[in-house]
Amino acid sequence: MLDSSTRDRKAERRVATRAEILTAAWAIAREKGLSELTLREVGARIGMRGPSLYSYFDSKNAIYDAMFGQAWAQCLAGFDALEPMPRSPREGVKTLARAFFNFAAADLARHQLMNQRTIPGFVPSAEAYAAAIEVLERARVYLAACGVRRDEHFDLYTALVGGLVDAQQANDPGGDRWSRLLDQAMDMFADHAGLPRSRRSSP
Amino acid sequence: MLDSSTRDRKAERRVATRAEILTAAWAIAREKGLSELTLREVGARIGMRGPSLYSYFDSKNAIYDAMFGQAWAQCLAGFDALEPMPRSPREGVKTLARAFFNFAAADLARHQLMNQRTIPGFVPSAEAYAAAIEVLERARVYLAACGVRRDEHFDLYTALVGGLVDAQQANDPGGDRWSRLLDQAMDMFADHAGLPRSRRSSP
DNA sequence: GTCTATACACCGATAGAC
DNA sequence: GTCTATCGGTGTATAGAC
Repeated sequence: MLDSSTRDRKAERRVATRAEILTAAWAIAREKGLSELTLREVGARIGMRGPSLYSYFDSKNAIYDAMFGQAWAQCLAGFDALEPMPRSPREGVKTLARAFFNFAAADLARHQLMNQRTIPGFVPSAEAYAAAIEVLERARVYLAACGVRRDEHFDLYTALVGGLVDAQQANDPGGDRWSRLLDQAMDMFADHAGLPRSRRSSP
Repeated sequence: MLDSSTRDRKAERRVATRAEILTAAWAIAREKGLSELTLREVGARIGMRGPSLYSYFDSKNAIYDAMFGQAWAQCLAGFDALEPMPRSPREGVKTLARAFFNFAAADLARHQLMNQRTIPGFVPSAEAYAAAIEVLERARVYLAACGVRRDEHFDLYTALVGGLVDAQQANDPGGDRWSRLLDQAMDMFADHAGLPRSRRSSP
């Protein structure tokens, strides 16, 4: 039918424009910083005026919200790239930590949006937050398969990995002062959680 | 001499007004959030117009900078309250970590200004940063006295404590989900750093 | 439906009167 | 030293052109 065909093309164009807006927003965030994003500049990059963006997003925070959801969806996709069964429990906690660390380091603006509360009025919506919760649940399951089953140990793990990421980003951006401590930190954690020691580890 | 006496009174009044401005700024930061601070509101609280503040500070970021220096000076003062010699190395790392954690938790706006890069254009000046560096050096000396002497272990310590603070603040503000893990985390670290085990610890 | 033009209220910052 | 006036910037909102 013609009607539905026309409506489809319109809907397709709408989602395409929304994606175009988000792509431009990510580019600005990466170039100038997450908080330097302005509606006028986003519009300028896609050939629009700033207020025109209100046809596609309810507010500037709604754009942040969509970016937040995209970021956690990308993080979730990273899980599918992980080998489902690590060689050993200790390798598993290291693999997961390295994956998180590299994902965060690959895009600092993205990490800032995902893991820090740096945008003044922005609070992620329940829909966008669902992706974040799913990532955490996947991580919990993965670590449980590695033998990390206590909730306290899981919380300690997330704080430890997050602390290393934040320290690296805040105190040595672009360097590796804390990045190179990641394996050592994971061995420390694995020992604490009672995971079996690998053969080549020193006592 | 009259001249010098007059100049002293002026200087005293000037530093008093600067202190008044900073007190009002801290109050706003704690009430509404660090980034909600505006020159107009700071001025209103001390009976001035916004632009008048430029007689005392070069810019809004200069106010943030003075606050940054005050915060780290307060942190440095906290060191003097610490007992100079802990009962044991393991107690030492726990005492220092708890002191840092409580100091951060006592004023979230202050912690945000000190340890996160959340104000868009703000970069601390060298003078203000000196207090932060001195705190870190004091912590390094304190931990060295506890037997933590490797730079890698010190970096791991700061990342671990910072990660617990940030996780607590971001994911469970006002609660204790990560706060109550602090002792356990310090035992984990002490084991890793090779500090002697206390008698009551489990194997 | 899409987009522009315009306007509002607020911000930091500056200039100049008093 | 403090004020008022003003500038260019922002997010946001709405009216109206196409």
